Amino acid sequence: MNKNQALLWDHPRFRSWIAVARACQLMQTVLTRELADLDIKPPHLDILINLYRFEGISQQELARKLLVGRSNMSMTLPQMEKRGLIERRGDTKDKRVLRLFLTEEGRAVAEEAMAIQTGLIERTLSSTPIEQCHAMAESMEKIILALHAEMVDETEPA
Amino acid sequence: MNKNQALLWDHPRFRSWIAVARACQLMQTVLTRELADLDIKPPHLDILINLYRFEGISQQELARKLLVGRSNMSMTLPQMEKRGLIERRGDTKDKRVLRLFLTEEGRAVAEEAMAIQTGLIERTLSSTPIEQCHAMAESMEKIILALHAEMVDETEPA
DNA sequence: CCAACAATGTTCAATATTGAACAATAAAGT
DNA sequence: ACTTTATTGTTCAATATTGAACATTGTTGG
Repeated sequence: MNKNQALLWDHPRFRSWIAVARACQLMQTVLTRELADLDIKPPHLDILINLYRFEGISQQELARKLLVGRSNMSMTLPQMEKRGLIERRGDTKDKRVLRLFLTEEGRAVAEEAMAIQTGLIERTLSSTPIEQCHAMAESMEKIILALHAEMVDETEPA
Repeated sequence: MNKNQALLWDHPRFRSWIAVARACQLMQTVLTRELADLDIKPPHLDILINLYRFEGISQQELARKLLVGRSNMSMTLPQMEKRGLIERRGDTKDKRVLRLFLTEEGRAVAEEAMAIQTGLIERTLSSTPIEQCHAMAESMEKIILALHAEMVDETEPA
């Protein structure tokens, strides 16, 4: 059954993607360590970045942006609220939705954490020329579109 | 405090990496769905692939390759053994290590799962030319090296 | 207006992942 | 030989993540 094995490792796109996945996983690991000083983890940073950028976003929208379930937000956000990083205010028009905001401290932590992440990325991508970075990003955008197409395929195969 | 925000989103490498991370996360999500038919998840596939390629590997080595803790393997592998996908045999020379092998069924499941993953990757990367894939992989390898350097930096700052 | 449906957030049980402490075995230093 | 140190795997408690079931609120169609 070496036929299959040969088929697998010969696929250049497969090998390429494995490298991408590996780099992502490593980046996550290292980022986790560097964020430990601020006592937050990558998921928290993702939330902080989104609240920094999209003030007053709802839990639902945030979950969609982060590609996680609503229940995840229901578990995580109250913790961050208790830690004084964020604030949740009920929408006046729609009593179902909770709108999310950074506190003063949350904004400060967000800025420190973003500086750490940016620094890490700058350091580790420094050997990759800017044009290559742009080409990569362009490819990734196409891949993201293709994956979204896959997702609706799965949901509605009719 | 928009200065920091501008600094952040102006960094082209930062934006590029965000796209990479997002694509990876989406790929993981879609792969999880497609593997559901075989009743396995991406972590199991990673294990199967490595046992397929490196027969008789130890738990320690496997954990290192997968970038997870040893305890993770101690929790996951017995499950897969009970499901009849893998087998663990004690090393005769060194009584501490357990060597890992695929069973017949494990090999079959591995091949099906790899076919699914390869298909997904082929489909979603089809719009990216082979040369660009190779260039990407090359960049990722450099990034992986840089990240390994970061990790030892953290561990031994002396 | 009212009934059916949709959207938002919460809860809960199941599963995953991690790091620290531990037991058994091996290797090294004396 | 023997004490110390390192390596391998396990256990356990803490934390994260998910999907399904649910309650509340909003929207739509009669």
